Amino acid sequence: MTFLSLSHDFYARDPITVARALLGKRLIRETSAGLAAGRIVETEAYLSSRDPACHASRGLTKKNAAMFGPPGRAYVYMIHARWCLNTVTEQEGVPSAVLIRAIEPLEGLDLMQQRRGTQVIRDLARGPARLCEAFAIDRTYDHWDLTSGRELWIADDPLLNGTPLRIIRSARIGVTSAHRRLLRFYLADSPFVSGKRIAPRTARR
DNA sequence: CTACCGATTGACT
DNA sequence: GTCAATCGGTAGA
Repeated sequence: MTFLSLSHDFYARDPITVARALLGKRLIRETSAGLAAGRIVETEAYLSSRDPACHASRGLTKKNAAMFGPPGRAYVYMIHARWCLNTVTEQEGVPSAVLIRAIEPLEGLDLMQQRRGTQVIRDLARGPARLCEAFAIDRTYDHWDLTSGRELWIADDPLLNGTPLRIIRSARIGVTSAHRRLLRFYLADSPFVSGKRIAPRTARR
C-alpha cells in the first residue's frame, strides 16, 4: 500500500482549514529501524501575527523561521525540554501553522513502544511531545519538507476513504494568551485525544 | 554572562 | 486534583 504525501496546495490554505483537514490523515515516519504511522486525531491552529499565542506573532527569529517559509514544511520547536511538530500553512512570509497534538498509532507500535518506554498504546502519541518521541522527531526536522514523501510525511488514509468524521472544536490546550479563540480540533470518537474534553457532548455520565 | 519562561509531561496527594 | 523537572531560546544586565 502506498501513501502519497499531501501536496503543497493542501497546506497553502488558512490554518483553520488545514487544522480540520489534517484530522484523519496519516503521519508516516520511515527510519532505518522501520516504519511508524498513525492517524492524526487532534490539531491546533496558530494564526501568525493576528494571534498572540503564535510563536511568530512578534516577528522573525531563528527559532520560528520555519513558519515564515513555504507551506508544507515542518516547524519543530522545543517546549519544557520536549519537541513538538507543526505544519506550516498559508503562504511564504505569513507565519501560520498547525500543531499536531495527538495521533492514533497504527503501524510500528513496537518501535513507538521502544522509543517511548511504555507499552501503553493510548499513551504512545497522545500529546504533542509524546508523538514526537514516538515518531523520533527532533530539531533536525525543523524546516523539513513534508511533501517529500520520505522520512517524514503526511498522507491520506485509504482505510478512512470518505468516512465522515465527527470533529469537535475547543479552546487550545496550555495556551496562556488568546484563551478565547476556539482553535483546537479533534475527533469526537477518538480515545487517543489529549487534554480534557471540553465539549458537553462527550461529557461522561 | 545569568535569569526567566513555556503551544508539556509524568509522578504524586 | 496538584506540582515540579525539564532545557533551548530569548531578553536583559
